[in-house]
Amino acid sequence: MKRTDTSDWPCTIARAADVLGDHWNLLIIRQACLGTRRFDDFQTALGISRNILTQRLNRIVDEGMLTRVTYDESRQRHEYRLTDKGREVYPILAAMAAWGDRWLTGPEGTPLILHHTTCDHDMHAEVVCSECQEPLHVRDIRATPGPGYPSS
Amino acid sequence: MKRTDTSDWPCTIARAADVLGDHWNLLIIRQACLGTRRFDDFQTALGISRNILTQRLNRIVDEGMLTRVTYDESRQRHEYRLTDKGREVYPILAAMAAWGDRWLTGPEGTPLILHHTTCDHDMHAEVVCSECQEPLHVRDIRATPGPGYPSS
DNA sequence: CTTTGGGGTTCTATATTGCAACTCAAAGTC
DNA sequence: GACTTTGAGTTGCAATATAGAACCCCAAAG
Repeated sequence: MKRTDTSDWPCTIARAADVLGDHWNLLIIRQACLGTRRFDDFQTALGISRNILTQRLNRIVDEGMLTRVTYDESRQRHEYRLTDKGREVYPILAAMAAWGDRWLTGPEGTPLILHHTTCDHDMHAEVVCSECQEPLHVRDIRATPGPGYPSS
Repeated sequence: MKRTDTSDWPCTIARAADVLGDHWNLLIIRQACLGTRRFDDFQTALGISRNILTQRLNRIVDEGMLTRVTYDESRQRHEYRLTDKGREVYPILAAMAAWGDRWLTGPEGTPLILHHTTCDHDMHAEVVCSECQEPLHVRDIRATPGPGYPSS
């Protein structure tokens, strides 16, 4: 059966999950963030099969997170570049990486160290409140319906 | 074919994606963060079919993000409660919600307003550098192999 | 003694995955 | 000029996952 479509639920997590709640989409965007731009490079870096990669890239382009830029007119060759929408997925990935480092690594430690060039420190991502800059915890959050909540 | 297993890739995003890169897992954890604890409540809140819910709950329990707590000995009834590992997924969800609010809502605005009780403000999540507290952007990050990177 | 609630399992028809092999066209190589 | 590469996909097909019902077990309530 077709996967349930949650893209129109009154919850932005559900909406985001519709597109980011996929294994490959997430990894393709991660790869794009690392600078990969071409079909074959994605394919070899991720070991994804070519038809699935085609599907996923099309989906991600449709969603506006990547754009297809032709770099060789005569041969119909194109690159996939991150859009702003795609680039802003990075913080989510960084938060996932931080969580993964904390909960999914063995005693050997992080496989990847992230370095923040602007402050010149090794770092990890932290999710904070936009107002008070304090780290976020579930129990301090209260959710209430907003303007976009369906009235029905 | 079986979904490619990325849980042992030298990349914590890939590892996290293995478990969080699923539609339902994400939504089940979101629901648990909102206080849902019982099978039927998950089922009606998410409209997920029962067998899929069973599978997913078992997986999430196996991963240690939820625990099964018996609340009625005689009838074998249990609740699903977040563990610390599960609770700490929330920041990722919050980051997704913030991204979703920015890129996936129409003119009608957010469906859900989040209120931070500790500072008493409506807020959204922000992902920052653990060292300098500045918002994160892809282009300021450089990744290098760490101690847990496979030597082979 | 039938109903209801909770928590699953089983069955079945579609859908989605993944692999491998194939295409097609331009470019490089001998 | 013929032969191989490279890039970017398609196509075919088998294995697996998904959704939705229907079914099961058991205890307490009516």
